[in-house]
Amino acid sequence: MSETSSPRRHGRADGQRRREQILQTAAQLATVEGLEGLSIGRLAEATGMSKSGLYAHFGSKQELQLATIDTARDIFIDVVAQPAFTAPAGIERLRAACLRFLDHVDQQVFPGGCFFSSVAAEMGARSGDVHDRIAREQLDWIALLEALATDARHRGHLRADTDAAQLAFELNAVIVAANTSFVLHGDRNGLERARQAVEHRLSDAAS
Amino acid sequence: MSETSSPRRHGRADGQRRREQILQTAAQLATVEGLEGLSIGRLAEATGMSKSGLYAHFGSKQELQLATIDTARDIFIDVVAQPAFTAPAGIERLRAACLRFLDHVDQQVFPGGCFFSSVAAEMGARSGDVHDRIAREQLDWIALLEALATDARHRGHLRADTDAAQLAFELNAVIVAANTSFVLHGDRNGLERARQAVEHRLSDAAS
DNA sequence: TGGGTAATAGCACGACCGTTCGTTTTAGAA
DNA sequence: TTCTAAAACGAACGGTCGTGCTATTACCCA
Repeated sequence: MSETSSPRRHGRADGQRRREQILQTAAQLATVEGLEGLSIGRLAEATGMSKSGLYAHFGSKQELQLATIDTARDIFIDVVAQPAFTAPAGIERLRAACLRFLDHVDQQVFPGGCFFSSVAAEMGARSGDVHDRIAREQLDWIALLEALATDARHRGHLRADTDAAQLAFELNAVIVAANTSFVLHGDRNGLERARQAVEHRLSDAAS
Repeated sequence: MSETSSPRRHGRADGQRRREQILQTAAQLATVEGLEGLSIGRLAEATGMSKSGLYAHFGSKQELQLATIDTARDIFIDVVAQPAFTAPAGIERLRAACLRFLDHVDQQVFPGGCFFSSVAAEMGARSGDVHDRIAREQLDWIALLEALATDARHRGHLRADTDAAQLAFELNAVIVAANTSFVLHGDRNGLERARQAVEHRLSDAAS
């Protein structure tokens, strides 16, 4: 809602800008404090606003959480998914998706590593709209990997008997494990192991 | 400290029992609420105690968190690591470690899945004693898998050029991914995919 | 130039947080 | 039976949580 249907909106220096700026900060903070641990007060302090002024942008903490997830999704698409599509269709695009993921961890696009890995672990055993949204995003990401794998198979880059869903599961497993290792221990060994594993798994499935 | 060095016991019906009972509940709850989200009040309610009565067992929240980690570690060793050692040394023991891990997720030994996966994601981007303890436990687990892989290689069950550390990384990756998937979506597909991946990866490395 | 209104701030609320303290209960030692 | 000390409790603390309500600012448009 609140879509910019009319060309000129809101009163003064466009509060939508402010809102997006808040959400950018929220997405960063959530990977460290968690979506639940991220408090209005701390977020207000981080953005230099008052609690109530910030709160008025959302109306409830849950709406803030959901909007933060949307923002994190946009960032993820920008720095991981979209760039992968600059690679040639087929196995190279599948590989690019994995490598871009590892890069976005390496470059610390989020201070606490992959937003969705972090938040999925936090919300996994809970219930409600936030959990459901996270679960759906995670399914979408796996589905993207699987679609890329299927495409690669159709193009003859992978063996015809390749199980695309299984391959997607395993590729996601190693890159997420690298994320966890990087965040927890601060060294890049896991990232290199993941690159190795991706390469090995892809060449294993190649015809 | 407070080791039972002298024969004389504590005051009355041994409060150590109570303490362990509290910690069992804490370990369960922490996989759902998180180690930070787990509050003294909620834990007191779950154990049927008063806040202050429970608090007296630990003295600070951090000590409670560290004690909870110790308890979770004991449980993990009991239901995953130790049982794996009933399998014959070598590749079968390595496989057993992975399968026992998947079983303990499947049987919901903890309501929120693997304790350490859950807590590692939460504390990964933080600092302090709790983070350090979690990081060390995670390294110990990977080291165990690597030691089992090395042993399997020495016994000729795996090819001589097998990279044990890389194999341990990849095996851990798929079983942890299965845990995440099971907790987040509640279905067993990921567990089956992980069993498949473990089998495939082991036979791939077998001579 | 003077409303109209979106954006923000100030303030206060009830609830819960971790923590402390003094008191009561209770089991075993004397 | 009395004494002692561990174990648990109840109440309260300062602080922060999410959340409202009211006022004030600052821009856009007429």
